[in-house]
Amino acid sequence: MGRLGKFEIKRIQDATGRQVCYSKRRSGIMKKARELAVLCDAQVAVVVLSSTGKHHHFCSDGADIKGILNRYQQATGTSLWTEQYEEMQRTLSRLKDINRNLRTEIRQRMGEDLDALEFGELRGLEQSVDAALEVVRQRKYQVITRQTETYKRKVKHSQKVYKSLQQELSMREDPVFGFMDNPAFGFMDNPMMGGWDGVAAVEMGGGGSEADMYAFHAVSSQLDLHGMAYRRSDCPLFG
Amino acid sequence: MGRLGKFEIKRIQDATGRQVCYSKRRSGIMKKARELAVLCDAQVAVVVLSSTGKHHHFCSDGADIKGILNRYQQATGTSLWTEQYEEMQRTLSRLKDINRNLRTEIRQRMGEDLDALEFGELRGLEQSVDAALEVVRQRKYQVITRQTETYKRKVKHSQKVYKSLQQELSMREDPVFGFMDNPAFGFMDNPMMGGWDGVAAVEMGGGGSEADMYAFHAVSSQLDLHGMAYRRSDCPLFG
DNA sequence: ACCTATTTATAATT
DNA sequence: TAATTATAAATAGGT
Repeated sequence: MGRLGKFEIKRIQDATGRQVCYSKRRSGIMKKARELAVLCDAQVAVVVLSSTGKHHHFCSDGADIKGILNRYQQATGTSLWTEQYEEMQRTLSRLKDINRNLRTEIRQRMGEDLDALEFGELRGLEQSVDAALEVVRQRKYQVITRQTETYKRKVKHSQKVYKSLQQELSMREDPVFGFMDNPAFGFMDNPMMGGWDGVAAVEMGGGGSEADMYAFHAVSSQLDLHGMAYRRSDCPLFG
Repeated sequence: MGRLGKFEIKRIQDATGRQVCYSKRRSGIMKKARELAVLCDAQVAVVVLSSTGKHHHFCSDGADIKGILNRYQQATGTSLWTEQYEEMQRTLSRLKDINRNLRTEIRQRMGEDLDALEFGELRGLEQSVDAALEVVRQRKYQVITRQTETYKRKVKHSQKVYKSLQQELSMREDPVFGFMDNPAFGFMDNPMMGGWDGVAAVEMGGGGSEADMYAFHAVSSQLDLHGMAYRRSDCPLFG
């Protein structure tokens, strides 16, 4: 079809000519696709990617490409994307299994759901929990000991600083200066203004009283997460 | 294009005519697709589904439909199937997070990785583990007590059966029958042949000696799973 | 983008 | 389903 005799179907060398041909034939095939769809009541999807990076597509009537491709792979048994999808599905359910088992283990370590355990398992669990308790206790004592020592050291250091300041002050009580009531140093005697107790407060974490040290605080992120993860509404897939 | 004047592009009513038209135009569009691909060095994919359930497709050169569609959605930003995929990806990583946290909690409940805990958390953990230990111990004692009682009851019952059999035997020692050495009853005196000790053996789980009761058995499926799940080779995705 | 000579595609018919 | 044929449609090359 053209001016001179029939021409071969082979890659057009001239870039411009190729581009022009692409335009014409692309619109041609899209028209044919539409006609086929309408005349024969068929579903047609055409996707074209030019070598220059342009892309065009046609898709019959109201349906979208995705729908047509879904039907296509269903009809042919071909899997366009099902493979990866199913692989992920498997991974997901494996993860959920492991998750459930981890939760069961935690519950058992918390003393729940023990009915399912044999005597031997129960005995192993007891030993394991017992050993863990010992380790946790030791660690706690270690931490509290170190904390106390740090505290003592800081108090001692504060005292030293105070003494040296007091000494300097007494040297300045020389009648030449006579600053007996200098407010710049007086604050050290007032706990509410950041004296010794201020040092202790910093050590305790900024705002806590000493009594806080023995209050029960849920082990934040980690231990709490177990409870959180249990709420189905958070994650409807974890069954 | 046809015998009589131009004709409308509208659904062909006659089923046979529609079918014929489908055949002709389908081969026509496939030919056009191939020509477009070759002449213009383009990637072309055509998918056709007939109303009668037949399906055909064309795909340029060596590439497969999947590849072309992948490139297409990459070029357009359209997501053909990416949405579900990414949703799953998100779910997957959420699961992995939760998984990791569950493992951390278990490790802490086992007395590992305690360095990350504050004093307050440590204290909470200690109390929790302590309480759990108490529950597990009670459960263990409950189980062993019940087991022992069952054992005693069975022994007692066995003894009763034995006595009554012995009594019956002595009645049959009547000279009329004279079965003094009847092997059918003699086995009751031989522990190795399933006498009293047989009852105990069944109670202990089939083949165990009483000493087994106090041996350490790893808490099988549950407690072991944690260790298993730790092997990366089992599940490369769980990081 | 438009024009036109020619080739192709295909509707109707057999 | 497969040829045949008359005609509409598509389009290569030129402007």
